[in-house]
Amino acid sequence: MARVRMRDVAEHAGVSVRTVSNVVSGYPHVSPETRAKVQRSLDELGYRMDYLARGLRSGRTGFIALAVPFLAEPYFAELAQAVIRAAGRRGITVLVEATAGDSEVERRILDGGLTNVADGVLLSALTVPAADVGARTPDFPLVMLGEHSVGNQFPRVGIDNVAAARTAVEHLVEQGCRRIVALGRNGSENGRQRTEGYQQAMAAARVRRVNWLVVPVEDWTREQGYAAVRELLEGDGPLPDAVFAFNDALAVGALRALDASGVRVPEDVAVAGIDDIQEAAYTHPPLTSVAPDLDVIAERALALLEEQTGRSGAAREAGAPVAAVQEATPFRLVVRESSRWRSAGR
Amino acid sequence: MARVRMRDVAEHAGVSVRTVSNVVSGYPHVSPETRAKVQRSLDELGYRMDYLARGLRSGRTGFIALAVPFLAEPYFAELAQAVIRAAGRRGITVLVEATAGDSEVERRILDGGLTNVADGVLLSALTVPAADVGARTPDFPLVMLGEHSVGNQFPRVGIDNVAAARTAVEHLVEQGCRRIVALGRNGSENGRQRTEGYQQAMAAARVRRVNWLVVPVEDWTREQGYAAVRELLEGDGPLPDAVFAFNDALAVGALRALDASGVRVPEDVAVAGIDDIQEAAYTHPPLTSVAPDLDVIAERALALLEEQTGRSGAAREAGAPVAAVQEATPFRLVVRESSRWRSAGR
DNA sequence: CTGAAAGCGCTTACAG
DNA sequence: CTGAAAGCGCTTACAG
Repeated sequence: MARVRMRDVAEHAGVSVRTVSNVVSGYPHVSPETRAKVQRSLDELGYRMDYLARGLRSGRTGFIALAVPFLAEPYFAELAQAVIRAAGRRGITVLVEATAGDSEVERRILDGGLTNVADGVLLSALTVPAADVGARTPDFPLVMLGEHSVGNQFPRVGIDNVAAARTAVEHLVEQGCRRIVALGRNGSENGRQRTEGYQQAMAAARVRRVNWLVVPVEDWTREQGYAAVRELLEGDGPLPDAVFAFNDALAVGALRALDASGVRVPEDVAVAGIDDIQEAAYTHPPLTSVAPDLDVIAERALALLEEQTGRSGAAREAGAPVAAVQEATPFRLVVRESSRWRSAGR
Repeated sequence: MARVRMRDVAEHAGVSVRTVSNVVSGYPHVSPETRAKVQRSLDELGYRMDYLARGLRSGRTGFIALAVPFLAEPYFAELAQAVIRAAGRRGITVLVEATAGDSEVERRILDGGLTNVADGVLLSALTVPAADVGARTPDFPLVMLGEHSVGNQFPRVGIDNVAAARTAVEHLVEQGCRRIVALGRNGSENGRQRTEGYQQAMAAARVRRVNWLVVPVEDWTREQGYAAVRELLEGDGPLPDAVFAFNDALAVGALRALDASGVRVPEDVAVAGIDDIQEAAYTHPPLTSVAPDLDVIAERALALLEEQTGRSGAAREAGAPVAAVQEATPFRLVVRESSRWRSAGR
């Protein structure tokens, strides 16, 4: 049984392919009788659109590409799920690419590597340095997601990292913690911003400098969170009052390291993270975290993409630059047991 | 700057598009000089293949589709990551779809909904009942992944669920556990198979029937694992010796419920799961689990897909059915602290 | 409101 | 080893 094309449907219904196309695409100006007749043939023959052909001809494929560093990292998996869900509501299919945080791959994407196959690109970049991108402006719809801003020439949606970090640290300070370890500083923009938020909160609380502790970490994974905290505990300094991890994966690793060393959480050391991944509600003890609203991020990102798609090529070539909106989405602090310092056990 | 087509490259290099196509696609019979000349033009003009056009013409798109129920479930996220990695090695791009475990969506995929956009489909089905599919054979390359077999007419790759469950339970029995709760039975094929493995191990160990406990659960999530174990603990029966969860998400929920009720793991109750998700090494205590080799699953699935793609349409229409290989991939038991029953605390 | 026809950017027999 | 040309299945001005 060969594939059913529009031409077959047209013959079957006794109309031209133009009319079939009109019916399929929902073009309004088709007489009701014709529409019904065509629809019957469509159903009877089991017509299925060839999206490739449509994409080739119309220039729109109905796909968007989503590139994240690692799909197996809970935060990115949950983000991808949110994007797929939001895209589904708009009849858009998502093509997922895993960049492995490789700046070469990320640059290739910024250079338009996914362009002809996707109407737009959502990139959650991890590493590509702003300098590499220079003043280049993409000639295709692109929205950066959260993690990394790569300068400000691209539209971007995500939480305000400085504010999110500040919120977490303010909470720990309110619990009475002073000696607070910031876990996760690395070379990334995001790392800088979360460090900045930590510093703002510490300064605002007038915490003495000797209690400011920034522990660098290469990747924000459970493994490295574990390793960094193990090392910290092996040192001869006093225990910190709290660990503020730059994401929940690090916090999970930190919890495991504290547990393995017999340090009690939250009685001895409080812990808080960022992301509020699903796992956070099931750690021991349950983890306090700053929760971004992934559905809002996904919705806004798709809306910004559509705005760009809407602009005619002419308008863009005429030099009207896309306003590189930097959109901050809402977040909230989810307080769980891991941060109830000294209130639980004493 | 308009898009660079093969035609532009051909003009620039002074050859026909045929020759450009030959060079781009790596066709071997091109003279070295011509190849070099074309390559120079390719680089100079910054040519990028239009995959849509190629797909339309050649019938092969270079995409495969991967459909999983929920991308945010760790197991599926890790599986997707493995598939993307394996596909990347073959120059194949993966289109990820989330079915939400909706049998309607799964059936649509089995009916070929993703066909014209992907050269092959990898489906990790959750719910679609075998009866719905009937004796139908897909007219496109399809491989089922792990979870659900939907009869045996489709090739399938994944671990032997019966054996995996039996292995986990045998391990718990070896620790001295007798009263072992099987957590997760539901209507799925997978659920039946893991129940079967549990029963085989219990029977082989001659555990008295009164100690066989099967707790049904709708979805294999942390939430439902937590709820089911809370309920179990509120009953007036004696504590079980162990909980064998049908996947790690359930086990994570179980651990949290036991912890919340003050039951010690592994001293009072041992726990084991299946999947060995990354989270398993970071639970409290670290979780014993059966680890499938996701890289092997991904590799084998892609190989089976390629085998099917290789068959000419003619051969398939001639009625030579694709052998519906049921391929069992290796797994191993990863023993961690959660199953060291009574050895730790006494 | 509908038809006939061009063309999106490729690949691939068919010649030579 | 390379060229000229047809055609994959659609959409969309252009007519009428």
